[in-house]
Amino acid sequence: MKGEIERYPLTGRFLMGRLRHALSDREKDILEDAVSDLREYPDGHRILARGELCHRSTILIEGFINRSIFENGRRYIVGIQVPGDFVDLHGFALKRLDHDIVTAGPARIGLIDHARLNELMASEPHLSRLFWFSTLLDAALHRQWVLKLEQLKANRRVAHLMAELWHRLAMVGLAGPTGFRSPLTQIDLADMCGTTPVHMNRAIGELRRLDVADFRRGTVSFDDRAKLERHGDFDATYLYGEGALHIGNELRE
Amino acid sequence: MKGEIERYPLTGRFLMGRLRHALSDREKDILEDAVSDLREYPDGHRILARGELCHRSTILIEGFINRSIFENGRRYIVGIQVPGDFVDLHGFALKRLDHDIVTAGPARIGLIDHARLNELMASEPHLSRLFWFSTLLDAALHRQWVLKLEQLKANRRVAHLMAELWHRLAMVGLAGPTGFRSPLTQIDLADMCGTTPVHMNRAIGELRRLDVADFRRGTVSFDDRAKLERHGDFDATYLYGEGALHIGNELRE
DNA sequence: CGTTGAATTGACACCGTTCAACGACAGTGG
DNA sequence: CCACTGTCGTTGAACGGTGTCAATTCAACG
Repeated sequence: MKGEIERYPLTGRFLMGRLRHALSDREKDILEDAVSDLREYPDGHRILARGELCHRSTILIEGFINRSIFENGRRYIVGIQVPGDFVDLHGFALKRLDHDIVTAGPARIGLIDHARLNELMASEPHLSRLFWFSTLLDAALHRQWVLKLEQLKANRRVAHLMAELWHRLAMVGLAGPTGFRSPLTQIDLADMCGTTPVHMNRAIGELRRLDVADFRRGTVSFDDRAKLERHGDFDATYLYGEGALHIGNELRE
Repeated sequence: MKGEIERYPLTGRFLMGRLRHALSDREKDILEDAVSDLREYPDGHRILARGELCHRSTILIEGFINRSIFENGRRYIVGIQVPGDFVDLHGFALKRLDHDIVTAGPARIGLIDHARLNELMASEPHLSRLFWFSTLLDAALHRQWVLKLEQLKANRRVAHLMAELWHRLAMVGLAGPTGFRSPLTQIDLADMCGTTPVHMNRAIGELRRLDVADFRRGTVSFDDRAKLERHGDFDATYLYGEGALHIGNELRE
């Protein structure tokens, strides 16, 4: 799996832990070569604005990106992406997005022109099918967020979010056995969970007291992952993973 | 637009008000003919269960269907579909869904085998592209639900939901100028908005007192649509409609 | 006319928001 | 070097939204 990133430094994490094994080497090469441009951005950079015409799509190589919406002077985060995610593939078919695409912490991205995607749609039906699959994965994540917002109180929502992020990062080899690093602040978590930063702080404090999870200066950590998942009513099936998670050594330093 | 339903009684509402105009007559015929089976179900019938292998997809012809999840002895609704929606197209690429597909009120559906869809993927790239588009529409709706769950209190959430449903029904010619009919109960609304039935009742009562909207025995009605939309912070752009809404005479009887 | 599920109402406890204040820390410029 | 500044994290207290439990009314239907 290490070789995958060396061989495909830009797109090696695309669908990793999911259906990447269904890609042939030829298809992986095609995808890697489709990246026409590389960018690095600092925290908080808006890559694409809500409503803006969209003529290329972003693949996230390193860092985090969130889907956010400003309304009534407040920010709401409706999704978050991790390395390997084809972030705004939705924009390829929809032309315009209903939300902003913004970096959370420093990020490195690759860009693929829609003109090139159109060629691939015609010449690479199997690859196209997997593009579709990856957007359906996003939809499944959205649904789970809807469910957890309807179902859980704040402290369990964060627990679920932490569990989800751990699994998604583990699938692409970026989680440690007892946690992961991320540039997310409590404010970010609050905006994802639909609470205020003040209350998020208390919710996190509760998780600490209950020994469910800890969150300090950009590191989420826990002793007992099963306990975290139980607390957040987390069930990984909606991530459509392969089961074999790739746990790196993010927290082993 | 009336002719569309007469000519394509099963699939005539697919993408109506959205990108249906992008379909050629030939493509419309192909889609209509792809429906291999017709079914009618009473209220509460589970068409497809969470986790179940899925080898055909459902297009909703008449009635309502919701995407629901049972967990911890409670039901949560993570999405609702109206006539013309290709309900579980997600299952075509994902194989299994993470939620149940259940009728809300009596419904009439058409079934399309995945084998047939596979043929269409190969022979009809343009049509396939619109299938993809329609699933991205679902994703956009999910995101908006996430946003409103994060952003609004119960009474405004219902207002938003009512506004959304009105627009979606209007696009397929099933809304009246001052409201629409639906078999949804207050319990259903509660399960969609993440509140309890008791509180949903008070929320609806508040909308009544404020003259924002009324809800009685299966009919949602309002005097001033703009007021309803303002109350629910509703902005129709995420529905990716064409602007020209087809208002029927549902409430004119 | 009795049954059933939906709609409604009241009382009370709990979750979450708001406003306000303070501590910790990093980056900046004098 | 230290003072200044801004952002994040933390805490307290008052207030308002929501959940829970319980009881009652209402409409639809056999």
